Amino acid sequence: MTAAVSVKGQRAREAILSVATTAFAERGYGEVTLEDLAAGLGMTRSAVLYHFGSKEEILSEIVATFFARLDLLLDGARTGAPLSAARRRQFLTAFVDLLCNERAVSTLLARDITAPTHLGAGHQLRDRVETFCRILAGPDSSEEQRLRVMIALGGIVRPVSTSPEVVGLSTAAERRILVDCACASLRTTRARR
Amino acid sequence: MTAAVSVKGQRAREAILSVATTAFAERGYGEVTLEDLAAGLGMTRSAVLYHFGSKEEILSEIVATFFARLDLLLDGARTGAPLSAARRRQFLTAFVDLLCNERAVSTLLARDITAPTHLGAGHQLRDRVETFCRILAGPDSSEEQRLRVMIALGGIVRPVSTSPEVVGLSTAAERRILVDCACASLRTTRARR
DNA sequence: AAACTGACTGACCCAACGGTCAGGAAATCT
DNA sequence: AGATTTCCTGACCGTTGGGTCAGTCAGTTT
Repeated sequence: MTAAVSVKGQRAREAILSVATTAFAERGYGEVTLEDLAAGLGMTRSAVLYHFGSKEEILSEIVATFFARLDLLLDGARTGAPLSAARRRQFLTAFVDLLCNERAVSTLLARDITAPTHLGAGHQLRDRVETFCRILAGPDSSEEQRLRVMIALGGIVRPVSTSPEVVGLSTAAERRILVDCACASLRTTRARR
Repeated sequence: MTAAVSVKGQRAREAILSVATTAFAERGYGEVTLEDLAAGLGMTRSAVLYHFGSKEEILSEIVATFFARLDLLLDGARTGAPLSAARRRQFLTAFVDLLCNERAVSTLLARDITAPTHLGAGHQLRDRVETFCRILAGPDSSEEQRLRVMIALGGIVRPVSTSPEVVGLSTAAERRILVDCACASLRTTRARR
């Protein structure tokens, strides 16, 4: 059958996805043209469009695979009751690791969270933020608790979506700091000195 | 003389700036067309272009006035030595207030911090982040200190650039939480229980 | 009343960009 | 060998959107 061919085809698709992901993350979806992608891959615009029917389809696939992984994590942590401190740490650590591994996608999505941008990525994203709140603050979350979740989230997402030469985040120690700060933000008991 | 006229002209400019600011914040600079702005103002594209030479000029002015206010704050806090805890609190409170008052502009800039977007706003922004680091971590900042500043910044900026119906931030109590969490993130002494 | 100015319109231009399509080369199947 | 499929190219098309420009018109100046 067409095993070898489809593998080659798959390879091309993956190459496109890879280039597109970093390009979208660096300059934003709207600022990247199909021409740019093609140039970065040594092919023509038409070739790119052969593998993906449209520019949006590329973004769609990038976002979908990321969300698949994120949902795996979210579904695993979603319980009725609020998490224990230990499990919360564990959850946040896994979350930070995911974002760091998918740093480009995280960056690209971070830009869209406020705006109802292309293919409803913004909407999907806000859904996950919602379940994030439920996991970390419980379903009976107070206003303050929800705010604290947003702060914790921001303290993680922003550094991750900063360029690696500025922030790094390759070592476990650095990632641990992210988790520590997130945990601190979630603590309601005001430990002011 | 043409005092009355220029006042009217000024009024039109301000109206454009106002509409543009919220539009850019909500949907992103690239997604907003001059047509959109004109429609929201009850005038034509040409009228908008009469007051501002180009679309970029509108953004430029929005960003410039914001930066002017931000720089006022930053220059006031820039000292050689690291800030005392009290002054740090004071500085962060002023910062949070500024962002909340200029929430739309903050949102719009938050999107651009990673990308080298239009008129070098990204570049200018990274400059301020840099001085932010110097103020909060001192000029001799360690890697960890810098990371903590980024976390604190993210914990402030992200909630601010979330839509008001989700986060609010109108009360002093809420803003205080932002400051508290930022301070907690900056504390190096790990107060783990 | 004539000249001027500030505010605005409508028509036009043009470059960029996403997407289509007919075709062609190379590999694979029959 | 011939047919078919995969992968890709180059040319073309349509739309969108920023910017220009000549002209209009109300109000002001002189």
